[in-house]
Amino acid sequence: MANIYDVARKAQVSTATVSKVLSNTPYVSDETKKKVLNAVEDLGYSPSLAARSLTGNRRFVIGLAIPYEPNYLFRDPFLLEVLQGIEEVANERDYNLLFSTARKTNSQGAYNRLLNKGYVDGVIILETVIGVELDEKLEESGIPRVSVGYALTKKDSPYKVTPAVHANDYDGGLQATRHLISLGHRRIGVISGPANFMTAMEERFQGYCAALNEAGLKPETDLIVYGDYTLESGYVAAKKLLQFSPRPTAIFCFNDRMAVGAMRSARDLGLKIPDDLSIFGFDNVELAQASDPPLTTIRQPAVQMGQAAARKLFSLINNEKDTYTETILPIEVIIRGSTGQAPA
Amino acid sequence: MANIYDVARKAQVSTATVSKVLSNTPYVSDETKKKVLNAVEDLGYSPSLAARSLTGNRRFVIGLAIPYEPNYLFRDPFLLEVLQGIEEVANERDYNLLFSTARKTNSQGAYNRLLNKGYVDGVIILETVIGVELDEKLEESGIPRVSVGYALTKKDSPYKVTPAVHANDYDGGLQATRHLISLGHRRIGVISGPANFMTAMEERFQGYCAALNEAGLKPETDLIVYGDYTLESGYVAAKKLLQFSPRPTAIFCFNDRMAVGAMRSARDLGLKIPDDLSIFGFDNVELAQASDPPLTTIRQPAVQMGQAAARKLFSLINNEKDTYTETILPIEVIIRGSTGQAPA
DNA sequence: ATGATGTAGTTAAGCGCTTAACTACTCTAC
DNA sequence: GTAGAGTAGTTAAGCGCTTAACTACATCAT
Repeated sequence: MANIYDVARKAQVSTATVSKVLSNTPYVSDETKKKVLNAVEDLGYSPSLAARSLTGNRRFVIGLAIPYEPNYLFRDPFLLEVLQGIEEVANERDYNLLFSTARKTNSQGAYNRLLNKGYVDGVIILETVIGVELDEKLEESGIPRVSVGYALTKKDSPYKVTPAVHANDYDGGLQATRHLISLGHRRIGVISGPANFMTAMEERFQGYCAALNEAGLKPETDLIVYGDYTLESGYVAAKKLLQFSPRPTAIFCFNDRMAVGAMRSARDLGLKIPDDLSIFGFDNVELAQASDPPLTTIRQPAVQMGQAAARKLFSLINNEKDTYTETILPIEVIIRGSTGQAPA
Repeated sequence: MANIYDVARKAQVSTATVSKVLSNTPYVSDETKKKVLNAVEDLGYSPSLAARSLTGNRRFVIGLAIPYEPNYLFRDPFLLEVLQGIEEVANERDYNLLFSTARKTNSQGAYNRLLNKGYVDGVIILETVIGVELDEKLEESGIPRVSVGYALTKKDSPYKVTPAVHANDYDGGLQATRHLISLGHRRIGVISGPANFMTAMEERFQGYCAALNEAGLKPETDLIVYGDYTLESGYVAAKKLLQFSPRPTAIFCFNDRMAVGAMRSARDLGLKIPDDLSIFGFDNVELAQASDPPLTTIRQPAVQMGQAAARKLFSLINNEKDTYTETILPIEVIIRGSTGQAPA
């Protein structure tokens, strides 16, 4: 591998000049620039990341903290679209993405690398419970970070609020529930994700409650059940909901995978969708259009969320002013065939 | 951040000794070892990756070359499970994963980083067309690499064969087609992935042909159409297939997403599955169980493939003998509701 | 003519580690 | 008693870059 000395020799300049050309520092003549660039081209030179990191203050790597159990993550199409958005922006800026999944068996190793200054220039946290702890540590180390999800820092923490990017989950919950109510539904079950810190779930739930209130309805605890985002858990949760009598006439699931599970549950019980039961999802993943009937759902702009998070992180890294610490992206209601008029 | 000098000072030894302790080099007394380890603990020291890479010969990073168009990749659940397997093994060994998606607009930048010696210790190539070129470059640079898929190196190339890991696609094609034939199907359409170098597609197709031959049937070019792995493309491709008369009574799709698309196509034409038309998928992603009727498919051991690829790469990196350059993992036929007796 | 300013380039230190080469001591074996 | 081997530790060079500090001109207002 050619190094900077080879380039300098070939271009008949000093290594400092090469470095300057490559980093677009001013005060280099066009002629010299050309010489250097030619030498770079000829030698197929590309600077060593290691040396660069060692010297400078940039590492050209941003860390991805994925606290999800790997089983969830790697099967959740929504998260993947977020990743795609992040990747696009990082790629544009010649940054690399470092994966880190915190697994229970090895939560230190993987995360410590993110926390180790000199390893990454910033971190994007894919929201969840474990995130809080990581977030505080990042705050301590002064490593810029952005959370895709809600500001994680604990209430009453002395730290500033985490910069965050998320969809308008409250509005999603609100619109979805309003839609169901407008169709005449009065008993609307909810299948939420895990109950703990997941604020997205809370927000959706708040939206749900608000819509009920508008209609003079009250949330009933019996109608709120929990899954773990998987299709199977949706199946089980719906089974539970559909036992109650009077049966709910609609189920609002806080992600599409659980919604599809719920549809199967309904089918097993001989219920027709949407005639006997309406199902509303959340996320609008590919699964949603593929199901039968296609799923009514809330679209989160996943790719854009990833992009926004990455951009925000870069502006933090570059110390640009980032007035908004919280970016909220609009959702979109997508009505398909899984919701319909409430049965009489 | 504490560095190795801080640790050395605190432990009252030289930095060389610290380094030796940390890399488990022999000839360090237990007492010294303890002193060093304590100092490391106290200071929360963890070595700088950059410095390590610069000096030593290990980078603790393996590159992931993902030549897929990001739209495909980030929505392909199968590939993601492979990633999960890779991640597990890498994590065990304290390695980091570096993402690189070669996008058309920027195929150099991202890939050059993988090719740049001193950047990664090895590369896992997620099979596809563009892979061939990359593969040869890696061969030239002497960077160990493993392909998840088929040996990519061009025929007649002077290079050795690429170490590869893949499922037994031939057997998958064979078993699937045999199953359909045993149900009485004689006109069996195929929706394949893109036609070019994708050897997995070729292998599946060969298996398909072999099964036809066994039954005294011949592949008909009319019955072979191509999609691009997406649901939509499966929809379009099936529409094309179902125009022919006599209509095929079964369609074998080379991935599940296209199979689900095909199912929707059939539904739109008023065909009942499996009564009027049988659909066979490939991969067994979550979508397959979620569809209605659930999809008969071939399971590829995706996670295990990822693990196997990562292990193989590590054994190459460590110069362990790796007798098998090709690892073939068994597939499994999963019969669900989308296939049935051929109509009379 | 003089100093201030702007432009173009160089020199050399240093980032934090690893490792070859070295010192120094203690055993062992003959 | 001494060469040789084994053990425990140190010294210092060097990996490939960036950047502060510097030199050397050219330009220009005073």
